[in-house]
Amino acid sequence: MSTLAEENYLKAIFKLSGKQKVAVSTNAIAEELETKASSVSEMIKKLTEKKLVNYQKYQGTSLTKKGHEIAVHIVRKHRLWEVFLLKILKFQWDEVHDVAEQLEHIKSPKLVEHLDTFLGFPQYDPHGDPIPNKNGEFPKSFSAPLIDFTTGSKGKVVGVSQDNPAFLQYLDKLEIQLGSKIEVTEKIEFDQSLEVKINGKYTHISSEVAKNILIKQ
Amino acid sequence: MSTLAEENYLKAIFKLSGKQKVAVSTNAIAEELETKASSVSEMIKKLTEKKLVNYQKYQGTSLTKKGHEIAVHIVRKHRLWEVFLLKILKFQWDEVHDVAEQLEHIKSPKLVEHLDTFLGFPQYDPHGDPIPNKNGEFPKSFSAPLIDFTTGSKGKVVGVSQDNPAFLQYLDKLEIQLGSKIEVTEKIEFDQSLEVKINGKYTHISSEVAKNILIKQ
DNA sequence: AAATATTTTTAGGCTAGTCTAAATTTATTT
DNA sequence: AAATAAATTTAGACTAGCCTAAAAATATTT
Repeated sequence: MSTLAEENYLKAIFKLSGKQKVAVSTNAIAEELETKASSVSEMIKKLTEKKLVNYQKYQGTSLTKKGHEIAVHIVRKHRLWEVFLLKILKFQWDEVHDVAEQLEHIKSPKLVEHLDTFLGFPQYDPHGDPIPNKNGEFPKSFSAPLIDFTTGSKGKVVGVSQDNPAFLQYLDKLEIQLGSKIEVTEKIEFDQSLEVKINGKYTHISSEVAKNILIKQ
Repeated sequence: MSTLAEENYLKAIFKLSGKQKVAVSTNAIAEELETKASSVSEMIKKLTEKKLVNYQKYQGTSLTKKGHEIAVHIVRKHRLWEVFLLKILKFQWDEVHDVAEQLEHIKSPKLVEHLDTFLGFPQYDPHGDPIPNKNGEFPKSFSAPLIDFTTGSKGKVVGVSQDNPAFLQYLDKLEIQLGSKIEVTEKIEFDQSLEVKINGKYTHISSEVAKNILIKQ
């Protein structure tokens, strides 16, 4: 059985190691978890003993198969709870994350599966992030960041790739919601920003923001 | 902010001190929490410093107003989650408790209130235990004929709606008295009779008799 | 009321997880 | 290639909670 702290470490390593599963530096983990590098060093040692990570002193950390499974399972729980909070309990976007962060650590296989069933086996969470199924497999994703779309393309907002409250609140202000219809009307080259039409209204969006809005055509 | 361990202590003291709020012995708490008396002594000291309990060495422990509020709030969360698990997620009776035990510690005022709203402000949980509202007030209990209670409900015998001697003698034989704790374990549809547990003993009761026994939850 | 039993508390140790400060290793400059 | 900087690990200390064993207080017998 893994503890709460262990789970958070595994999740952090999972997030930081990306799709290519690169080894993650101690400092990077420390920053992600807002803790000190020395604490990370110690915890990594424990995780190594438990065969949840591969680790060579000074050479960074990566997840073992077992560690990866646990991490994916936590991601699954986190995202299912987000769907629940938003769709069923009518939470606001920016209120969801902290609560899901707690709920993801509840230990009950039955709970996750019943929740999944109740929600109708969603494939994406409200941010557009893919939800792994109970075997840990992610759905094939067809969405891409807004910044990758060319002038004239139209699509629908299916999620975001960041979930800090400030960002989400900003989107709210721009009246960008899940499902909003969006059309790229102009791309400004010199700063990569763009003009878009959202729900009939014209708005200017910086490249930084455009990178984090996921669109499905 | 109270920790998980603290919350469990407060809940145990709440449960053990009953309606009359009697002081609870260290050993009783230890037994309830399946821990050792020495651990209890130490924790009680911490709770005293936090003004969550009243405590005099060797004289037992009781909740302060603040401690009581926290305990009731945890009970509220526990019972609301039980309703959710049973009614919405279709859990079995025996699978519910352990999960609710975890969920009750999730910290988010919004979550509790939204859950309560979603569930339609239930006044009793599936065991028939009353659910305090957000101000910590328990519903005023009402009495109803035993026959109206559903499987799993628990209550106390508070009266009868017939007083012919034959009936009362029969109740005596069944060892049903005023104040007897009663739990409906099964309802037999075809003749409206029911199986109940009274003072730990299982008994069969006909619908005619069940109509005339008054129960308060 | 003295002796015995029970309950409760204290003392001292343990683990999980965190921290600061110092030591070590690796990376980058000069 | 030395010197310096940055990253990482180790050492030692701290808190929350738990434990066992012994001491102290209270309750119950005789």
